[in-house]
Amino acid sequence: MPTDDTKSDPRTLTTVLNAIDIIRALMHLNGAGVTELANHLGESKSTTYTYLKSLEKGGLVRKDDDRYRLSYDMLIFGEYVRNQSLLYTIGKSEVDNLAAETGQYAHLVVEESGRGHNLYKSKGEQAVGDGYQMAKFQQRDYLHITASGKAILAYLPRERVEMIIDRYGLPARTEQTITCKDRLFEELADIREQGFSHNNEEEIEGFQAIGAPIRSRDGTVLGSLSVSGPKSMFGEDSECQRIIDLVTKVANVIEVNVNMHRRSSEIVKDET
Amino acid sequence: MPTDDTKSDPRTLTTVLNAIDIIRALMHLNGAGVTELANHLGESKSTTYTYLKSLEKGGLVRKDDDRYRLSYDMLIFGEYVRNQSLLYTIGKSEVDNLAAETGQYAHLVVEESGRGHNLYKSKGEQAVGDGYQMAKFQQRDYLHITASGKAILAYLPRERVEMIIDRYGLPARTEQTITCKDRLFEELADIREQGFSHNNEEEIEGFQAIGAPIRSRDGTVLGSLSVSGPKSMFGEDSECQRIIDLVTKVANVIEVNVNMHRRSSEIVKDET
DNA sequence: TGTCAGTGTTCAATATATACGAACGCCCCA
DNA sequence: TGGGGCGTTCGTATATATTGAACACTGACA
Repeated sequence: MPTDDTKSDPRTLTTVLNAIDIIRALMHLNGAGVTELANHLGESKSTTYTYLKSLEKGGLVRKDDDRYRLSYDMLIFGEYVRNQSLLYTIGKSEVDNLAAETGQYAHLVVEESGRGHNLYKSKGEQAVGDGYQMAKFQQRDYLHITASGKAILAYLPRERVEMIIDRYGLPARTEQTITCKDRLFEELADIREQGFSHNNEEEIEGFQAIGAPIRSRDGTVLGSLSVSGPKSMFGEDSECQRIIDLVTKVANVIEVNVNMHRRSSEIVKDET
Repeated sequence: MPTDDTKSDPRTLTTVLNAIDIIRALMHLNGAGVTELANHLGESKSTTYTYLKSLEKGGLVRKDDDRYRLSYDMLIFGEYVRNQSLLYTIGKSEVDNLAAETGQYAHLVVEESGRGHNLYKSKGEQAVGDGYQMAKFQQRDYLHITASGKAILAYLPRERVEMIIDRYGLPARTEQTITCKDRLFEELADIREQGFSHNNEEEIEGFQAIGAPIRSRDGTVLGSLSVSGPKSMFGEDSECQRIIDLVTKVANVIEVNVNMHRRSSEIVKDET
């Protein structure tokens, strides 16, 4: 396998990066045969085969009839990571309540490497669509295009925001997406003043959202909460205000509980 | 790094298996520093460091302050695998209903490499404990110790059951766990006759469960459904019978819907 | 304030693992 | 019945991983 530029540092294990490429490709292709995968990655069939067999031996990949697929061990890792997050263990039921009270989708989001990861999503009774609609909300997304993302950006140090923009740019998803850096910084200042963020069809046409940050006692942003639904939901001022109040209230409840939990853990730690 | 026996096949990529070992270790140690991890795995610090940096570059691991941890990308893979499963996408809401109606825990399980994987769990109002209690139910478990596992074993070909027993044995979790092969096969025959399985404190002291298989039209077992709770729940015959009826009914609903969906997908496929 | 024991990180030399094409057997469809 | 697709195996050419020793840094403790 030729050494390519993204893997060029002689002090990284190319074999590990290749294996990860295969894992990601298996996800994007929804499972694949050896030949298909080899062509997709531009590698030889025999090499690809060796990787698949090794990943299978390691338990990350299974061969299901005619295709290699990611195994259920991936689910174990995923659940583990989720349960490691205080925001999730403490916030889950609150997010469910929020979805129930608003009838819409509620999302709990954390930042990692400059992008927003959906830690948990809950669907209210009146939320449009089911499996299909739910899939519209990516598991991971750019921070500038969602209400939850902007709520996080607003409380990150400016230099980190700059770095994130440098890395990913400000790609547009719809006509409304904020693609101008100055515009974004203005909005982040507004968010800090108001205490909540608003997504005005910047991610999906016809969809709006309200987000609020969840911060630790030292001011660091831990994540954010959001409610999203069809723009008609946010049209009437009274209803829109109700959602804003609910989102900020619930975000605050989670924030207080997380900080309480952290404080008590610290006390236990100090005593040992 | 010395070649050890489990990795001895010259045609498997040791680097890939080593990387997977590190991923698993990071989970079991709840994140780790370089030295701690190197000691745990019996490898040199520098080697371990190279792996961690490569995994970080690949996005599977993040360095969080002072420890290396699994990244949120793992959550992406996990959610992807879950959503690939028809049993989950179709069964989720049914499992929620079942948990609501019984007030207990409901689990949706699939088999992979001879073990049961929890595809989805739902917690009813009266279910004892919360985060802690929930954690009692592993993400993956041996098939002979749970109601859902036994429901699956009952409908696997006998030779596969034999292979699974040869591979993992019949380890005991409690006094009640079935550890005798003949005893197990008797019970599997009973399950086939009754159409449901019963876990009598074989996994956790004080906990019982009822399970039922979900099968495809050709008879293959796709997974299983179960409800579990404190033994007092299953003491009264009337209540126990109610749970049996509910579990078998809901398993059947999921079964019918999954098979309907599969049939219509096949038709679409044939038409192309 | 200085020392110590711990950490993560770098490097050059050594040891060993990975990559590939060509060939095989297999199955399905024409 | 043959051809084209697939997954799989193998020998060899070549690129890769492994290691201990050394360094910089941090925080604890005296």
